[in-house]
Amino acid sequence: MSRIASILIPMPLPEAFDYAEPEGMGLAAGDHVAVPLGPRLVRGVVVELRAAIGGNRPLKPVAERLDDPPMPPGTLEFVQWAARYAVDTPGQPLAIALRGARAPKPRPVRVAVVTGAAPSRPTAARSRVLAAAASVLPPAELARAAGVSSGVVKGLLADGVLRLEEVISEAAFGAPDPSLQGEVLNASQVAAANVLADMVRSGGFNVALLDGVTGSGKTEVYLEAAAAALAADPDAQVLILLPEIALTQAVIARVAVRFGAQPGEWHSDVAPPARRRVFDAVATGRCRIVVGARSALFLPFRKLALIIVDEEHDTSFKQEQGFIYQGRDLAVARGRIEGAGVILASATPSLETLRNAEQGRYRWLKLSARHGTARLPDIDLIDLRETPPDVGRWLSPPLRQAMAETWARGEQSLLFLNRRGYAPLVLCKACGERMTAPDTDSWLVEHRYTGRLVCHLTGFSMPKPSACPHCGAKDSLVSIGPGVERVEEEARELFPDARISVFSSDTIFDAREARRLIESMAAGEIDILVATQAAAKGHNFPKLTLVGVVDADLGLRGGDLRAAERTYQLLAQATGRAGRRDRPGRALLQTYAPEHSVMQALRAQDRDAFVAAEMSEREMAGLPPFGRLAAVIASGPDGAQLEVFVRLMAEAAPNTPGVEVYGPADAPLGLIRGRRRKRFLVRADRAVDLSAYMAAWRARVRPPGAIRVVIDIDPYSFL
DNA sequence: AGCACGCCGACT
DNA sequence: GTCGGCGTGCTC
Repeated sequence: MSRIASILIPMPLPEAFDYAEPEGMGLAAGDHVAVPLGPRLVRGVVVELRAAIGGNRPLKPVAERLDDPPMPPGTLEFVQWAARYAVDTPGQPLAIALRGARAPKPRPVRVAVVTGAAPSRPTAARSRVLAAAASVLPPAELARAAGVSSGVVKGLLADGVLRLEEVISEAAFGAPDPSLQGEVLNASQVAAANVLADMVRSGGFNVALLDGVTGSGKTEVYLEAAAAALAADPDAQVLILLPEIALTQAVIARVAVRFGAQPGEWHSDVAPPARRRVFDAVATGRCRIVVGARSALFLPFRKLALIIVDEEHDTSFKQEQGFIYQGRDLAVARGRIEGAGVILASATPSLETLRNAEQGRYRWLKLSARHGTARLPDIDLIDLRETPPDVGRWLSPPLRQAMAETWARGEQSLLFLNRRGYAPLVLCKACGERMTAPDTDSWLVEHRYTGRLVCHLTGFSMPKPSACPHCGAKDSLVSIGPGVERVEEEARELFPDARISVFSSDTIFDAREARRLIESMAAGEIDILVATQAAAKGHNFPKLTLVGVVDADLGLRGGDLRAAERTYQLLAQATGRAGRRDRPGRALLQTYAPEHSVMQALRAQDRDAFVAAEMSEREMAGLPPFGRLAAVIASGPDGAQLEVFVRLMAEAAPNTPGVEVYGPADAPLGLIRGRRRKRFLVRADRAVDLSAYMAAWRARVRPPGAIRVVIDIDPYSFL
């Protein structure tokens, strides 16, 4: 009986396509195959096989079965679940899941191996080479290791003492040893670690919130849970998700020490051959620990036992482009599918997670004390209405004085400003024109290091013009507002002898450079660090005793759903950098709204009060975590055509109890790259299947070719 | 995502 | 008169 193979293809196709299974191919769900699609062959994955019954239209046959390790059932189910959840085609998440399979295999390298033959003419140099050849190396490296010229190695090769062999370097994903001694834990850590270890050992899907102030040692605790998972089952795999690539190195190092084995590293900066190695090793089960960014969730784990989401509140877990998803939420979904434990760790958990913990859906483990002798910093508010900085300056007298005292004591200051560049806005004082990118509504940001005006949204940049492009006035362009570069400039004027550095994504391009700067800061080689949020998390600077937040109100403006929450989290993380060892730390927040609940909660270090206030506001409005949100963004080059379409779309919105549709409205950024943008916002009660609602709505309309409709479940950006 | 089909400007 | 621009539509 011939069979039909249903094949999922990593492209934005609406569904799996059916192909005929050639006689004797013996396909199974999860197999990687090549299938004809239109004029070419494409990769796909078998999702289902069923008996062919007569009367079907003729199907093209599967061309070939590829020898990649099959996609495990849990991974396949997760891919399909994620597509349904995000109201997108399954090909979209599948493309992410196949990123490793499509990467080229590492090239084989030639290495010199000892044949066992005796050298015809033994010399001192030759015996040094033979000693060094115990570790198998390429010829050039072998010569370097032995401290001889390459001629000596060449001679031994010619002599038949050494032989060249091609090997594919296997990554050293050795078996992790969970019995190695972990770090010494305090009582609070031990208690949490024991509960988590029990949870993991008992198996099955469970979620726990590991809730501890900055510096309370969450990493050590979750590594013990990982140890329990690895020890309980020799095939068990553990995934550690981090919000940012810059944080992976530190965690990888700690995993390597704790388990005596290198974990797999997975994020967009990993080179394709290395990525392929991790992918294959995860699929075969050889790699048992992965440290990575959100896309690591789509790796083909065979036996995933534990997922750890570190800094779970971090909004970087939300992917905003392409396949739109919230990594933390998908981590919980994958845990459910795999029957795995999930640990969400944070000092400032998201309201969604706190609500789940309060309701008893998640276990709630609190780490109270700061590790060692460190104490939380004292936090003071600087009321900028009372003690403003000088005109055109951004550091107020109290902050400047605190910086001077800190420097005099030989300690470090961190000035925190979540704004890249020199000035966020450039305008013409003659005509009032604001500089923007072509066909885009967002302001151009001035960067003095490069002398350019940059659009942070589209990537457009241009040299800063000497005359206003609008009215032609000469030397009329003025820089409005501060960015990190401008604060650095001010700090240099105030402290010309201090060692000052800037940490932002414009000054630090890769993980290596970031690590260098972090190490240099940790070693006390920097007096004043001016940083965006890139430096606000996860690092430990023993000599840092003063954190100055230049504009604590920044996140509160613009007023989206999570503005207050995000500001609280960011500032709590930033101020948590101060005084992590034996020195008391101090944090100063410059604000025009010291009476705001966020500022008051920060000053009093009263997270519970802030959370309670924010929760009750959200509950009254039916907003997350008490309700669900989805956004629709429709965009197109022709404003009138877009207007017609969104009106049609509004009429097509299904009428469902517990769902409210707001819009269409002009998006705050109404024009990007020449495309006009309109938004809908959908609010639904928690019990509503919002993904199903959005899918039904989308199915009722057919956008004309030039118009694109993007659905964003649980939106974080409201632009 | 590719890739082809299909209607409007500068070239041998 | 064509070569080719990328808008639009299809792929089991």
